[in-house]
Amino acid sequence: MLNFIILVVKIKFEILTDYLEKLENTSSQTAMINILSEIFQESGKEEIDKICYLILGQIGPGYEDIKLGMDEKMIQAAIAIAANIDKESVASETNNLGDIGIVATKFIDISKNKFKKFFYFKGDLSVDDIYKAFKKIAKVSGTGSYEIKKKTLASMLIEADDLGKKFIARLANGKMRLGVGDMTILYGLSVSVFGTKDKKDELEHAYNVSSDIGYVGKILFEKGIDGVNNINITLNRPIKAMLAQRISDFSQIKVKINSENIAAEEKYDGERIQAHKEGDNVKLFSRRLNNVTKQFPDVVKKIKKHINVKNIILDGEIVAYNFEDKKFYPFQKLMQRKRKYKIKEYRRKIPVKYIVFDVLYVNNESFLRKSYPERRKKLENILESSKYINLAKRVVSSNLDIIDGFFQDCIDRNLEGIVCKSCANDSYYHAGAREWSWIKWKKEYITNLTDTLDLVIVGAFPGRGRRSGTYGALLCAVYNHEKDVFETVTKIGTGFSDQQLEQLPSKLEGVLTDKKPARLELSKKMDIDYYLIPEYVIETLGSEITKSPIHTCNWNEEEERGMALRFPRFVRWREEKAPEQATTSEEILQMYREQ
DNA sequence: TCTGCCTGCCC
DNA sequence: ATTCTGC
DNA sequence: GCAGAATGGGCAGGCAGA
Repeated sequence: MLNFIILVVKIKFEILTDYLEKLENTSSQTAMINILSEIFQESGKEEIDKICYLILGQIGPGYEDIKLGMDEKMIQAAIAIAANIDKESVASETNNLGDIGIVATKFIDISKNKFKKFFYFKGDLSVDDIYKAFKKIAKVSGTGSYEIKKKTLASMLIEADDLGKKFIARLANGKMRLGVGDMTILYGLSVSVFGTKDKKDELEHAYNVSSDIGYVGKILFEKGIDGVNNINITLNRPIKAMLAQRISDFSQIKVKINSENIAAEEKYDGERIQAHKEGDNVKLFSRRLNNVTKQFPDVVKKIKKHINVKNIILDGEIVAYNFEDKKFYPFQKLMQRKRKYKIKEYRRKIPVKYIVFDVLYVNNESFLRKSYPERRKKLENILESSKYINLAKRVVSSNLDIIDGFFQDCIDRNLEGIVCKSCANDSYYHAGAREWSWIKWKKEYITNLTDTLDLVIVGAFPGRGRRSGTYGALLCAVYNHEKDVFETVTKIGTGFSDQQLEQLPSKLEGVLTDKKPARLELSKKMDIDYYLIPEYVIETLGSEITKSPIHTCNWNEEEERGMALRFPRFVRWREEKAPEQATTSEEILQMYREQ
């Protein structure tokens, strides 16, 4: 018998980072795909999976319960020990440069280094070394783990060259900022093996049902496209959820949706849950595919009881529900069930319903490529509606007035809105896709149903990435007429055009101040980078008012809660308004009571 | 043992 | 979650 | 229009340090 020594050539980390640098400096999608294709060819089947994860700033498939437990603050601490300087300098430079990777390269100078490496690498730093070190960071927990994570990262940062430092720090941050997402990777895989983008759809299907891009890459390299096409929906492995598109104007529904008949389902403000039942074994997965079974023993029980099919995959929403008043509880209440401890107690305190709206798999048969009406019909046959588990309520019509009536009714009953679904023959369940066969329509999209708020800018936060050098978000306040003070109600970081963002620093320069303005009421928990004298007013939009532990608007001492805006966004400047003409705390209180 | 900061994950 | 932008 | 990258409120839990 011969003994073969199998030499696995491990790719040097340097080679990967050269490619990453090229990707970062490329904006054309086609050019990026070609670069990715080169990387994949070089990596070969041994390391293709790791390379896919790393390019996306991940260290494994999303559904695996692997968390680094490390973010910007800890990365800064690691840079500080690797560079032998204080954390505060690293933090302030992160704010100035807006990129933790560049900060790492700038500060860490190996010749001046005094930090004794904690972790040694043999020979040239390889992709595998980096991958394993990050896995190690993810794995360690308990007392002293903070130190180990920090030192492991610091060791990597010291070992790598400048480019390496940049991407290691960004990897720890989970944001590579290359302009490459999972779809671009799929195109790259297709080009690397076939020379064309043609096989992307097949790869995407495999990805959407396996939820593991590294696995798809590996199968493609090992077994070819036939192997990829054999990847199918499997019980107990979560598949990517289908998402709904949005529109800005109700009449667009008819234009965008490709069917005469429209099914309008109630849209619930809860948690998207995919349920897998295999005999007596039930598993629940969140929208990001985390296993959340333990949080909802009540739902597991009801699924077992009311679904008389052996093997099945369902899609739906868990909502907190007050069975006495027959009303939905707010989302914030449901979130308290996102827990590891005191599950029994909270199961009583916060009862929930599982509202099912789709079926993806029944007894070894995939339902993904059956039409929505067919799937719904199957669901109606299978599910015996009961108190704790039911079908999503809906109307089906080709008449927009009827759909609108249903929507109004939903709004009156305090639901978020509706989801309109195509009833066409090809209205498949397109896992992972945000498609025009599902369209959401929420109350807040209707301008005259939602009040805009005029808020005073009282603070600012430095931007990251593409927002380097300008502000990333502004702290906004309402005016309390009675006390003549400004109370914070939200930060705003979206809705600005690039041009508006670019102009922010010069626009706000005149109101920058070192001290907290006297009339600003600030919570201890709010850490402001730049104080601004209350002067500028902006028009903003949000979906609702929530109770807030960090904002001081209508602060209640006993509850230790103020009020805040959910889903806030910038609309426009209100130059003509004085800060005292801004929306008042009183008005916010009124809005809170009315919703 | 308690508190506050940080992180991950829901929306 | 929402929003903007280059391709 | 897609795909990617900015950003929000707020919940529980993990860990360090007082």
